[in-house]
Amino acid sequence: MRLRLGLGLGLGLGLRLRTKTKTEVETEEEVLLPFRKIGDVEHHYSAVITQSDLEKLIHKLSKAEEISFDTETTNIDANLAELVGMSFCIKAGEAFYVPCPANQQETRKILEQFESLFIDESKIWIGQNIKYDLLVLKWYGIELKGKLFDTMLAHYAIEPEGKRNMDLLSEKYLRYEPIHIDELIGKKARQTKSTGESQGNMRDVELEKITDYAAEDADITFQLKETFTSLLKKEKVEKVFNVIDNPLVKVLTDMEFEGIRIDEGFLKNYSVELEKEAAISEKKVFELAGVHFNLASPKQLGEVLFDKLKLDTNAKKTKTGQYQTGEEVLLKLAAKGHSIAEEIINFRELTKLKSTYVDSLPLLINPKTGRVHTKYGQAVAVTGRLASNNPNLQNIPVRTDRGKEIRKAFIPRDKNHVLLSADYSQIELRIVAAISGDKNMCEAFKAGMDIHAATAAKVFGVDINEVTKEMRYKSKSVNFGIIYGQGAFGLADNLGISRTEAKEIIDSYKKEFPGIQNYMNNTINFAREHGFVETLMGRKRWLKDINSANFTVRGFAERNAINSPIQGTAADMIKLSMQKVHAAIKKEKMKSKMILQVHDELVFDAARDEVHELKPLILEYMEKALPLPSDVPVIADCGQGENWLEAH
DNA sequence: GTGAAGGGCCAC
DNA sequence: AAACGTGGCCCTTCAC
Repeated sequence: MRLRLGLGLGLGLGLRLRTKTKTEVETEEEVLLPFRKIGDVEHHYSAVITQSDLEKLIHKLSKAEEISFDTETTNIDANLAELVGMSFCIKAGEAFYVPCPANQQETRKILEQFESLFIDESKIWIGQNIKYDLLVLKWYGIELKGKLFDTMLAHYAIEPEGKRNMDLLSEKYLRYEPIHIDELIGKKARQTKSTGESQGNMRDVELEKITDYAAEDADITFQLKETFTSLLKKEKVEKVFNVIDNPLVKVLTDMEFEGIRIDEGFLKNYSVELEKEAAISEKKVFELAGVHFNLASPKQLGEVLFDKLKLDTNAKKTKTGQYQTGEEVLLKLAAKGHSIAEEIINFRELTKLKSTYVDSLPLLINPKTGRVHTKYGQAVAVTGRLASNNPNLQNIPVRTDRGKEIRKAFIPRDKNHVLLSADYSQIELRIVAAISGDKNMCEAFKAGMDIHAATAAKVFGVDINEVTKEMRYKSKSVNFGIIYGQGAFGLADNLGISRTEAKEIIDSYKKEFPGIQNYMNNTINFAREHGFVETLMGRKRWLKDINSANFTVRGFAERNAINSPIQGTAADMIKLSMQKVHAAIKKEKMKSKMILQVHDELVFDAARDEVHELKPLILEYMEKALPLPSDVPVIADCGQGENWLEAH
C-alpha cells in the first residue's frame, strides 16, 4: 500500500508551490510504525522565488498573529553565519521557504521587504532555539520587535532533563520523523564543532530539498507550539516559561551579540611565560622521576609514580585499571614529602591555564568584532541555570594567583568604558534560609551578620566574637555542604578531619538549625510523593529514581532533591533580574551593555558617564527581582575596574 | 582520521 | 554502597 497525500493540490496564492508527502508507507507492516504524517494534515511546502510570490507571502504573513520562523545558514555559529534562506509557517501543513542569495546585498534587499513584519510588535514568532535565528538576523541589523515562543524552552520547562532537538520533539510529540540534515549535506559536514566552519554546504543544497527540509522545520515548530502550550498548562510550568525563560531569549541574544573584548597581546605574553614555567616544571619532574614520559598522560604518570617509584604501594586504581593521579592523590603524596607530587600539581596548573584559557581564548575572537562571543545554553542545565560555551566564560579562573591573571585580559570596549561586575551575596544560603524558614538562619541574614561566622557561633556554641578562623572555615564548608546534600564522609574528606568530628559538627548544625533539617526531610518526602521538586517560581525537576531500591541511585536523587530547588531558585532570580536590568538599560537609552552572566554575577561593559546611575539601578533590580519568603534580605554588591579582575 | 570515553580540573 | 550539586573543555587512549 502506498499512501500519497497532498499531491497537486490547488495553490491558493498562486505561488510556485511544491508539495510532498512525508510518510510514504511501503508495506502494510509499516503502517503500524509509530511515525505518521504531521497531524494527519496534508502539507504544502513551497519555495518562494519570484518577486510577486514574495510579496504575496509577506502579505499573507502580515495578516497572521503567529508565525513560526526558521533560518537556514552557512554556519552553526550564529555570529559567523550567512543567511541561506528563511522558512515560515502560519498554519499547520503549509509552509514557505525563501532562499537568500549568496550575494549579501541581494539578501539584504530581500530582508528589507520583511521589515514591516519584523518591526510589528503584535506578532508572535515561533521557533526552536529562536535565539539562534534572532542572532543571525541581528548581524543583518534586524531586530524582531514582536513576542517570541521558543519551543525548545517550552519543552525545557516541561522536561528539563535530556535531549530536545527538533527531530526528537517531532517524533515524540507529533509522531512524525522529519528529514534528517544528513540527507542534505552529508554526515561529514556535521563535524563542524572543532573548526567552527561551514555547516556543510547549505548553499549547495538543491532548492527542492532545502525547501522541504526548511519548510518542514517551520511546520513542525508551528505544531509543537500547540502541543506545548497545553502541556505547559497541564504541568503547571507556564510561569517558568512565560515569565522567566521565554522572555530571557532577547536578553541573551543581545549579550551574545555584544561579546566581550579580550586583550590578545596580554594573553600572548602570558602564554610565553606559562610555556617557560611549564618547561622548567616538566624538567624537574623528569629529573625527580629519573625518566622521561608524557606528563600530560595520567596513565603514564600513574605507572611512573606507583610502579617505578613505588610512592604508594596501596595506590588506588580506577575502574579501567589506571592509577588515580588526581590532585587529591598528589597532595597526599606531597604531604608524605614527595616533592615530585608538588611539582606535578604545579605543572598541571600551568598547562591547564595555558591550554584551556590563555591559548584558546584568542582563537575564539570573532574577526568581525574583535571580541569573544560566548553562547548561552538556555535549555541545558537541569536546575535552570544557564550554561556558557565556545568559550565557556563561566569558569574563568579566579582562585589562584596565576589563574586570576587571566581575568586581566577581559577588558572594556574602549577608553570610555569600564567593566562593572555585580554579584549576589551568599544567594544560595539565603535561599536555603528563606525556603526552609529556619529561624536562626533567617535572623542571621536579617541582622546582616557574616553568615559563616554566625553559623560557627551556633555550631561551636561560642559568642560570635570568639569564632576562630578555623571554626569559620569549617562552618563555611558545612554551609556549602548543606546546599549539595553532603554527608559526614564528604565533610571529613573536604576538611581533612575525622568522620567522627565531621559527624559532631553536622549533628550540632542540625540541632542549631532545625528548620534546615526539616527542609531536607520535607523536600525528600515531597519528591517521593510527587516524583519532582520545584523552585520558588515552580520550575520542576523530575526525580525518577527518588524511590529506587538502589542506595546509590536513590542517594543521588535525594541530593538532587535538596540541591535543585536551591540552585534553581537562584537561577530563576538572576534570570528575572537580567530581564529587568536589560529593559531598564533599553528604556533609559543607555550606552552600557550587559555582557556576561556567571550564575550569581552580571558583568557590564559600562559607559563611564553612566556608571553612577547604572550601579544603583543594577543592584536595585537584582535585589528586588524575586523577593524571598520569611523576609530574608537579598543583597548584591557591585565593583568596577579596567578589567574583570579589578571589577570583581 | 574520527569520535567516544576516561581522567582531570576550571567556575559557581 | 557510596559518600558534593550544576556545568564545559583539554588531553590521552582506544575502538572503528
